[in-house]
Amino acid sequence: MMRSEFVIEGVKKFSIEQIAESGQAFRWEKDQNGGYTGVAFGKVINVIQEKDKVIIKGANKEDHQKIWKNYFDMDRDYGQLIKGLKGKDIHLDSAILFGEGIRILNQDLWEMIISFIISGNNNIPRIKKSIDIICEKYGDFIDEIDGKKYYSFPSPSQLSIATVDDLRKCGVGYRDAYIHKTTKVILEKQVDLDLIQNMNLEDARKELKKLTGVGDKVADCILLFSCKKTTAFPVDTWVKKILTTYYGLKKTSVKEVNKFAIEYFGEDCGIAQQYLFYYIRNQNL
DNA sequence: GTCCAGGCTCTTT
DNA sequence: AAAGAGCATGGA
Repeated sequence: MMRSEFVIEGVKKFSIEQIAESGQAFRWEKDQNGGYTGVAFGKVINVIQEKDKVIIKGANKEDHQKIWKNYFDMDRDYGQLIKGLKGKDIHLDSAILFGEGIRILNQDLWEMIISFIISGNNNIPRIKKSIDIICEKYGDFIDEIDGKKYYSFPSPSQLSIATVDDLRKCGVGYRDAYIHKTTKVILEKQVDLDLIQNMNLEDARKELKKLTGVGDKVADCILLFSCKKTTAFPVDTWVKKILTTYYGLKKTSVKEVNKFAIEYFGEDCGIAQQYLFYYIRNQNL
């Protein structure tokens, strides 16, 4: 099969493996060649890496300029960022050393909303499976590669066809009603996604929490992984464990934690959170 | 069988 | 404002 490819040379602080396995994106899969295949913004790409050379199969220069450059957060200097985070404590230093190829992706806002509604009180393999089913049932067929069919994440309009029972059959459990309501509210623009991108963190979080199934943690994930809000500091069960055992936090209320995070880790605390999350999740597994 | 997973909503203090 | 119960589902 003839597929175009785009090569980026001299890429620092970039590991497609760490990015794909870091729990911020749910549509990346390892292939036989050590590369990763992912779906985003209606396209399928395969990424393989030879040290600081990143090869994106299924993309051309125009795609890269329009989609993937921003998706992979290529305009942020992670070397500089890491310099600013290093030397604070042994835990973060270890986490950065372990996951220095992580990047915070800039994903589709709508897709992140539904994906992280599904993530609540759930585990990553099952989140992935549910999203796969949803895409296959309600998204567009994109391509077939090595015998596997790939589908886009459905638009609000496409997903609005699904009833609550239909959604239950996608394996999302009791979150079926959350997804159903949220889809309707977004489709009717009772919550306008175009406005959220430009809001400050507080306002954006408040707006997102109007959606059923979106609380503080889910809102922070959405804003960090799709809106460049690096001051968002999502606190899940893992991060809570880190904060109480390593950073001596007794109270883990959203307000307390966010205040601590910004004061201690700085304006890019959300990215620090991601290094810590990736690190602790790979310790005992 | 119990416990847990990138928590939230709803109810009760 | 804060704390607790209940929630689908599958894997350990």
